[in-house]
Amino acid sequence: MERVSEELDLDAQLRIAVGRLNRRIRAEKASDELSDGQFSVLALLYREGPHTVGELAEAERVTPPSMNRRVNSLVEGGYVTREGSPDDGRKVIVRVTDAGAAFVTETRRRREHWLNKRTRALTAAQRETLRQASVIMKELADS
Amino acid sequence: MERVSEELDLDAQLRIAVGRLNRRIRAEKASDELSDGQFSVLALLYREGPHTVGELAEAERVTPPSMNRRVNSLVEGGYVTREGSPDDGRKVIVRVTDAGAAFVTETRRRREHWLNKRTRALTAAQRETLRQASVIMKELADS
DNA sequence: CGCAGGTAATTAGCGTTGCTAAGGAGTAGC
DNA sequence: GCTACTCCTTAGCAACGCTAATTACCTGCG
Repeated sequence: MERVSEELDLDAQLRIAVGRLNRRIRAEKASDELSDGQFSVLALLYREGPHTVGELAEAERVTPPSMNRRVNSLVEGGYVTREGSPDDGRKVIVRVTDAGAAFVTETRRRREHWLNKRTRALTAAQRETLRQASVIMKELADS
Repeated sequence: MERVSEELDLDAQLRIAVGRLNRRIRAEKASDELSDGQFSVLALLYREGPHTVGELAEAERVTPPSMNRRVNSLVEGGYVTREGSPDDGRKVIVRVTDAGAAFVTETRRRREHWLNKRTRALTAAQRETLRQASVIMKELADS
């Protein structure tokens, strides 16, 4: 692993690191009530307010049927509601319920997660690197 | 996004960034012949030589049955071979074939991948940040 | 008006990949 | 040589993504 950190391997390194860390985060999540994708949708709705199914699909970069399934699960769990759009009957607006909002805040509060614990053990400089990298990675993902 | 990059949110930011980038990388992969996980195993075998199924499972952090399935796919595709261990009949040694090795090098060569293109467009400082972050993220994942 | 064509959501059905549980073959120790 | 353990494999299940097809609705043009 010594000479591997050459310029040319940034690609491979980043890909592997992102893949592993992502899997590890998923494996260590605190609550089993919602999947990663479901919680992601719930958090988005909580953060940015009601959205249509199509908007959610686009935001999460999944197809409408996939998003529809996620929304179904959330509705069944009582985390969100579906309501028809007043001005366009084709559209369906998804809105967080009080229970859903509570779940988001509650989940955040009890996040003595694996990741949290680990990042706390890092140096300030390492955390800063990760923070900057997060911004760059998001830009990469959204570009 | 201004005040969001506070200490407390590193967690959430990193998690989201890793999730999104991981999905995006997977979506944009060049070759459809092998899945991400299958290629990961193939590359490991190419890089580090023959391993048993159990070793591969541990290295990739999946269960033995899951690894067994990956190996099956690779054997069917002619990328690797299965052979009994000479000294322990229970073990099965997985070894890259010439075709498998060629696929790894060929895949690397034709990697004008999405990620590669994007990272090339970054500044040197940004690449350096990502490189350092990759190391830290791997440590996090492996800890 | 009324129908043709487009858009949004949904349903149906498939493939991949992970897991747990259980089975089969081989090894090791008493 | 029998018991217990290890390693791989098979069987069956669940999650989640996708494409294709269906339903409901809107829009515009004859």
